[in-house]
Amino acid sequence: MKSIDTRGFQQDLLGWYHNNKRDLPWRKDGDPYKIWVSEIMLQQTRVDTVIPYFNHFMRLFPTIKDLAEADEETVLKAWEGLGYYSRARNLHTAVNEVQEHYGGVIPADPVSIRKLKGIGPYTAGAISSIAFHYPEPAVDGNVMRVLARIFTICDDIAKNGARKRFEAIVREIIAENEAADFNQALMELGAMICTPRDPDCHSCPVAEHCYAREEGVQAYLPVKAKKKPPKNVYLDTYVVVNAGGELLIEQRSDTGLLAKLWQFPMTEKEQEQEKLQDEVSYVQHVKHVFSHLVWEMDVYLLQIGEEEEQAWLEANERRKFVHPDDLTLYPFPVSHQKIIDGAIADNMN
DNA sequence: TATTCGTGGGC
DNA sequence: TGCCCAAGAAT
Repeated sequence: MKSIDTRGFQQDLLGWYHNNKRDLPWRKDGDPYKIWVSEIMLQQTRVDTVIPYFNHFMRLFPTIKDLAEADEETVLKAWEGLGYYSRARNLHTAVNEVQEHYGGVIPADPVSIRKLKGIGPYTAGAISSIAFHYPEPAVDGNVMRVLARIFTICDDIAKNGARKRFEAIVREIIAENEAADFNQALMELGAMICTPRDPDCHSCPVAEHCYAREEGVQAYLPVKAKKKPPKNVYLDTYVVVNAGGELLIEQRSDTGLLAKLWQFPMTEKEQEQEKLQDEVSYVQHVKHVFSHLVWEMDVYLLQIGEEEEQAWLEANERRKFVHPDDLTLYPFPVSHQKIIDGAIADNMN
């Protein structure tokens, strides 16, 4: 391990952060609840994407108590479009844990924080340091990238065990009395200056401490293995309309992909097939790309009579007919938004 | 340890 | 366009 001037590094980093930190809604006060919510939303999600969701979320659920007492479906609706929906369900579970076990007050120690649902090593460190000023590491992708360059570390940061080495480094170089700013400064630097592609070394406040810069290898760090390509899934999707003009929707499984969100009935097919013909009219093809799979959806419109309603409902306990205007009450995945738009447009005819 | 969890933006 | 990426956690 190469060594740096730790005190000089801290001063240069903290000085830059003081003058350049972004004015973000969760930085306006030190409310641990706001910091918690923001950290969950920010997992694998950009700041610009999170800001409107955070502001809306705080109007709906201003306090832990408000969030704990809300229906899970209401929380999921507030999360609609943000992705990784288990974050919303786990956060809802965790705030109820705080209500029951901690009298509604977020525990201040890192060990207790880490035990809450949906809070892993990074988020525990982030809340502990930012909200409660413990000198704990908060190692995310930014921090691994920055430190890989500062110390020319060639470990594959895509590997699961990589984080621990960086946590050990942070424990050595963290500004003990300014842990909140130090951790945020490392992340801010990674987001604004020490970016994945084309890092702006000329503007970097800690360039003189950076071995990658000195050796001219910043473009080759960090090392990160490529992930395998997504798998294709072929689906028939049915917009079923009854005699009353209502649409058939169903709630997805309590676990797995898009858990507990709503959708139009879908059936998976072995592979890409000929379009269906009788009884149904083909509407559109919708392609939706997830992290690890791709949905190829053939969407069909199906008008049914009263006698057919029961059969469609009995095929799945989690189905119901709803008026088109009421679709906005349910959390749908983004993959279904354009189907909804089309379905409502069709219903106007 | 590797895979499963979304989505939108940038080039 | 296709690919990479973003303040990760759960399994």
